[in-house]
Amino acid sequence: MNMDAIFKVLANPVRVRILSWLKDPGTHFPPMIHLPEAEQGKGYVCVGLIQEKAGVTQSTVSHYLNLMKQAELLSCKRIGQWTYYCRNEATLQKTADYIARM
Amino acid sequence: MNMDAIFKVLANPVRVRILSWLKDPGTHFPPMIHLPEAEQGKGYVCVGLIQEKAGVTQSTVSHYLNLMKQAELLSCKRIGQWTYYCRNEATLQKTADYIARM
DNA sequence: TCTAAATATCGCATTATTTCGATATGGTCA
DNA sequence: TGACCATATCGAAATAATGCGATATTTAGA
Repeated sequence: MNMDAIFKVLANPVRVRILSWLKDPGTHFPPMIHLPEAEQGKGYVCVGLIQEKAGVTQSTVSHYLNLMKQAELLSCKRIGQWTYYCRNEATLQKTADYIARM
Repeated sequence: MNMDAIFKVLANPVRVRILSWLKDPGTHFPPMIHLPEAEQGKGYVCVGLIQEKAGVTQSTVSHYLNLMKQAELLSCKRIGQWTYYCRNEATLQKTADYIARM
């Protein structure tokens, strides 16, 4: 758990919004029609839809998602041409605990 | 509650360490001998001692403490020539809750 | 009122982050 | 294979954060 990297991710409001959208993809994104049945309902969202909603360029959102993955705030899975990201709830919970105890 | 400002504070490891020292000043700082009896045990620590331990210049630590106060992560009280800072536990708790729910 | 101590503020150089456009990579399907 | 789509990576310019030294402010005490 690299708390330094985690807090650096959170220091950017667009990244925080992405995290919060991924908390409940159903209300923030259309259905992931290319995602196989077995992966539905796990909170995965593809990069393109996140980019659209975030209002930044494709390269920027890709960079953000990578930072969030390095910090283990997100996990990802590549399926076909798409990369799907979802929250890593364990890291978020540990981060909350860290702040409460810190 | 300006979460953006709070996360920006936390994005710096020296500031995070200051916050954690102030969680338990007794084990990290000598007694505050100039602090009146009525304020003892409330977790107040003066700027000079925080500076020494943080290993940055006086102007830098003053700047940091001000950022943390603006973000309501710290409160302060001026007594004589000294400014004493202590944690604002309410903000820290709300921040932890925010991350857990976000 | 002068001096000294503690802290705050200012100005600035350095370094890091942000964010883009361009390009590369990897996967799909005709 | 070749064209195309989604995503990743690269390189660079703009902006923001870091952190210092110098200086100002505030308070205490002689």
